[in-house]
Amino acid sequence: MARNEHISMSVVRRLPRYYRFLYDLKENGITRISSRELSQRMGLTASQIRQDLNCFGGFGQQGYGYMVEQLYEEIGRILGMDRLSPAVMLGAGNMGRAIANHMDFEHRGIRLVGLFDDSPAVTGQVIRGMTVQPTEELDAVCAKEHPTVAILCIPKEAAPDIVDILIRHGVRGFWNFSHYDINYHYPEAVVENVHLGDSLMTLSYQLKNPDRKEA
Amino acid sequence: MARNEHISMSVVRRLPRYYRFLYDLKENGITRISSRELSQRMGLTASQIRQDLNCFGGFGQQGYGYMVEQLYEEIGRILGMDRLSPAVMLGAGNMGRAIANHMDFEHRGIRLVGLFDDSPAVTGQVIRGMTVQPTEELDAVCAKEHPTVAILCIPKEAAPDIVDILIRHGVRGFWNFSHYDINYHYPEAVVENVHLGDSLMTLSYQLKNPDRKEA
DNA sequence: TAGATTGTTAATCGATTAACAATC
DNA sequence: TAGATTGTTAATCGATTAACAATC
Repeated sequence: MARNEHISMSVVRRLPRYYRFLYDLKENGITRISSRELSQRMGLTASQIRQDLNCFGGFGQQGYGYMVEQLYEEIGRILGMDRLSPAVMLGAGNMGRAIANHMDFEHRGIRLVGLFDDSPAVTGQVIRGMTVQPTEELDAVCAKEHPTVAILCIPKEAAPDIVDILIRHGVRGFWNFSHYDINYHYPEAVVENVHLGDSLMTLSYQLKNPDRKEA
Repeated sequence: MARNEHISMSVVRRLPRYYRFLYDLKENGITRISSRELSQRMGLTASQIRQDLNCFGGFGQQGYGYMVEQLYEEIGRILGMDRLSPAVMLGAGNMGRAIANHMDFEHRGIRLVGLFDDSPAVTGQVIRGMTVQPTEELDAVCAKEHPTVAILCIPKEAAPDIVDILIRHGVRGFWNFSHYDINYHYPEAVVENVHLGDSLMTLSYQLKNPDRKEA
């Protein structure tokens, strides 16, 4: 029931949040909800919620609201949580290991098929039942598993060569914790940059430049 | 030379990226740059760069461009990188440990003054020269160090109690890796939420819903 | 000076909010 | 039916881009 040709990224970035709130509602035994009630819980306007959902079709019922379970399932499908994309992780240092251990990949649309690292101190370690392999094995694993996603937890300097290999193996999506600008070099790639340092600096800014809102 | 009363978050969120690009330019011995040249490197419009920078004052020189080093310093000052905010980290599990090890806090405006965890398996561990303390010690450390920032790497369930303690001790900024909605309960708090799962789902969406841009 | 590039105003574009008719 | 709430169109708001006069 796709209504709009193009969904704006503003809308897309709100979907995972809807998905989380709906999950919680579901867990709390709430079976239906109005856009107004949901808007209050989420700190949005009811209008925005209705606009957002209507990008994908009419999931609600006039005079009644939305069925929580059904809406949760719909949004999951829209986000593609029902089909897992095979992914390789490059770099199993502090950050890579934390991500690999911490992230609930299977419920985020991802299936990890390989962990790689250059350092002999790290290769051979077992993380979540997977052995970290030396990066030389990347080619072979890609040829076998055909990953479409790569998770980059490597330093900026190591990224260009690795990304080049991955692109040639058909990887199209990058979850990028490195500071290498993938899209500059490969405009066709789909990239989600995670710049934790930027986020922390933004917090610092807000703290040190108090908005005189109530002036 | 603050021009605008209110700087929009759209602008603020671009500042750390400018800061990074300017740092790299500086490192590469480039001393001056025009908005056009910078726009090409960053994938923005020159117009936007000039608009952004002019929120804070005229840092450029007509007919000439911007001095890289000077602009870098200015943006650093705007972001508050020159004054470190004392911060405590709650939760030193996988994610907390990775963040603590990985993040260059001193260059992000933050000074870590304490690491806390509930689990006896974790307390006593030394991370970056700091010993992880049991959470019971939080009160004492807050009273002594007066942190203004907290980094939350704890599960959602543990967050309400911890946040309450922190708020009472005067913590105003939260770098929040948990899924607890701090602003809902404390609208006055400054919060940067890091929802890694949301980011990964957004990547998944983009991968599975290819934009027929060139249709 | 002439050429270049900023600072800044005006125009456009896109996202959010408001309003209300449709309808359950 | 009457009341409630959606789906959707219109109005508003804010952010980005374009244009150009100021000026180095």
